[in-house]
Amino acid sequence: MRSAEFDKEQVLRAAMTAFMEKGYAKTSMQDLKAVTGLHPGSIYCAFQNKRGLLLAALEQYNRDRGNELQGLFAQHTSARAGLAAYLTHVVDECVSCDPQKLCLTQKALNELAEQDEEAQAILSEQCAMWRNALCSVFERIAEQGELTGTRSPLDRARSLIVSIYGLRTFAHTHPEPQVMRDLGAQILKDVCQ
Amino acid sequence: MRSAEFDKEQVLRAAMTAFMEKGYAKTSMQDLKAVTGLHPGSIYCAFQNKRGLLLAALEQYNRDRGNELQGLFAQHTSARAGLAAYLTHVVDECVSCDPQKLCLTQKALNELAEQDEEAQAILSEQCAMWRNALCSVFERIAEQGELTGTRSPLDRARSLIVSIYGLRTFAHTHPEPQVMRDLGAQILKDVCQ
DNA sequence: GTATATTTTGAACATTTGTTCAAAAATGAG
DNA sequence: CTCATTTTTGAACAAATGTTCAAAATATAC
Repeated sequence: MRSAEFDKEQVLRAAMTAFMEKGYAKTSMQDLKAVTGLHPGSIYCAFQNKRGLLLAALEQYNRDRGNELQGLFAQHTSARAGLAAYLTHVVDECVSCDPQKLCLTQKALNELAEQDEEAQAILSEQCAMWRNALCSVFERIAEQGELTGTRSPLDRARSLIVSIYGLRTFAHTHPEPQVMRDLGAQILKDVCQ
Repeated sequence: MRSAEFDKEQVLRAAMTAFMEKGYAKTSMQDLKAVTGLHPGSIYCAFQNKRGLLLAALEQYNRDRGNELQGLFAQHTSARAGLAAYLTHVVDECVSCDPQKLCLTQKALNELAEQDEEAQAILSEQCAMWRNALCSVFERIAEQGELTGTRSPLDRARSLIVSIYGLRTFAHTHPEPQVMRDLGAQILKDVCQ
């Protein structure tokens, strides 16, 4: 027997950022070799092929983001304050223009959704998990009496996801940071109304 | 002298759909040859290279979409009714799952924005044109007294763009058509409020 | 310590990639 | 018709692509 030398999470995070910066198609095995420090054979031994590495990276990214979101909301007793902080966080990521702060799920959704059924299934499920998490948040906000209107938490969660996807795409046109912040504030208003 | 044999618009529309379906990186010159009916040399003679063909296709797509939008709004004397029809149209495109009804601007923005400065400049300008067109729409809606609240037409236009970008990305997870329609209806409400 | 099993290494592979080019064809001007 | 110019053709190119493989290295089990 012999166990792998490399740290799988570390390798997947390196691959993640490569895929985020260049997209899946334009990220070459050379890039992946350089970024992960693994030789081609090791990558194929551990992940089958380039696509396997992507799928594994997608799962890792989803885990990381899930933990990040949970940690952020744990810091606030007011669920609505947590949501505000979350939206601010998303806007800050958009404004930073740091390719490492893009969303791999969204990037993959746009690049591969209509091309790769298996990737699409994974991404759809991840999106559903995200929606459920946000749905719980709106349920908590409702319990705390911070919600106007009659929309269901599920509807609100979906609207919020749509808005965040939209924000990230819109950010690629490099609008002024204040514009992005205003958009974020408006989304918060609309979705809690 | 000798003029080109092919119809430039027709070639660009063929290239457009190829780029929309597969993305820029994954669309090969072979694909483009097959779709446009042009031999490699002709493409290079007319558009410099693959990237030149993309940039030309982006411009053509923008012209086509601009005309489409103008035509749609011309059918309605009530600007708000026009906006409702427009949103319904966008949702229908999303629901159809037809790769030919994707938005090339959005696809390119997601794939190339952080990679190709020139493409990004073109796309940012096209996005600004779209924003201005929608801004005019909101001004007309305001004149017709169909707007609640105090938000400026420009802010509303930006929010609408964000929402439409988001809708198109969200659609890749294949939600039920009714969900998409509800999201569209909610966006219309929020943005006119 | 030896044997076994698995990973690592890195060169090599066949394809596919975007691009070029020279010859042939065809257009329009005079 | 003739000339000049430009496009079309399609084979060919070098470079880069994802992948494979056999040998070497090394960790674990006994």
